[in-house]
Amino acid sequence: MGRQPCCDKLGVKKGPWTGEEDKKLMNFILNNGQCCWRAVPKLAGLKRCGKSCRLRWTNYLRPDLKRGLLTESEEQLVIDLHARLGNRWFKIAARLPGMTDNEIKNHWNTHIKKKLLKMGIDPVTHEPLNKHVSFPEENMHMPPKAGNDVVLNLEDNSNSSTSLAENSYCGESLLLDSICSDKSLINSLWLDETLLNDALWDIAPKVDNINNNIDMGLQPWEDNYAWLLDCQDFGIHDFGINCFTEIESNELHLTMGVEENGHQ
DNA sequence: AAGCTCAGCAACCGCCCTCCT
DNA sequence: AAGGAGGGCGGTTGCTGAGCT
Repeated sequence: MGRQPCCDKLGVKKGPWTGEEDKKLMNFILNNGQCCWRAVPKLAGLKRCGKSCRLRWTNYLRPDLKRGLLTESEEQLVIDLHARLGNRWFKIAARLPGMTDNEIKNHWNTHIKKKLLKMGIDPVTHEPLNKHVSFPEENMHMPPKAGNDVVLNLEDNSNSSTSLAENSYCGESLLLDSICSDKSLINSLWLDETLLNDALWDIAPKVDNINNNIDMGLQPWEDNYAWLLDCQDFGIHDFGINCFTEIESNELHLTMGVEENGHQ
């Protein structure tokens, strides 16, 4: 017997999300947290499939997303991780705070893939397409191919961060430098552990945003929808990551407190 | 100005994995 | 142990806008 569809196909809306739908979904998630996705559309008053809601939330509405193009160093990191992890976009995305797997996947297919092909590198194997091809000097900062030092070192847990630092082909890369200086992040890279995004957010400097928000006289979420949408356009880092997680957890605590009190 | 082509990206589809009964 | 349900992930599609003829 085949599986049931994830949602009732009848009456389920498809296609681009409207602002109204986004608002409903954001309101619901921020007030109730991420619970059973199957139930979300009903509870949030949306004529959407639960899966579609989850996708919309994780790829677009999540307030901790950093939107915009990848920097040179981030792109380099993606190439590196892809050489090691393959098309495991979720795992790659886990190493790039604020990026989604979909975003990285799209960027890979539209930009990086072409870039590598242009440079004579097979984007799948990371091997030269033609072994005799000589690389122009401008591409000398590209990562060694699979099997070369850096990739081997990536597999070698014992060499730890110093290997990467010593073999860094991307000296000007501030991102890599900052990552290399972070032990927990480096360990996760070596050990192929999927870091929870939440853990990554903790790396960012703490900001006392709840208090700041109050001090700044900011309105509750319901009254600040436009402001939050603006954050998506400018990038979360422009505002300080933790303000959102704290707002969210605060909301959750309030909600849970209400529920717990209700159950007592 | 209109039509065509192509790149970029949001969203969907379907398989797979995990958890629960 | 087996099967169902739900969620996660990667591949693919299709829409949109920019650039070109």
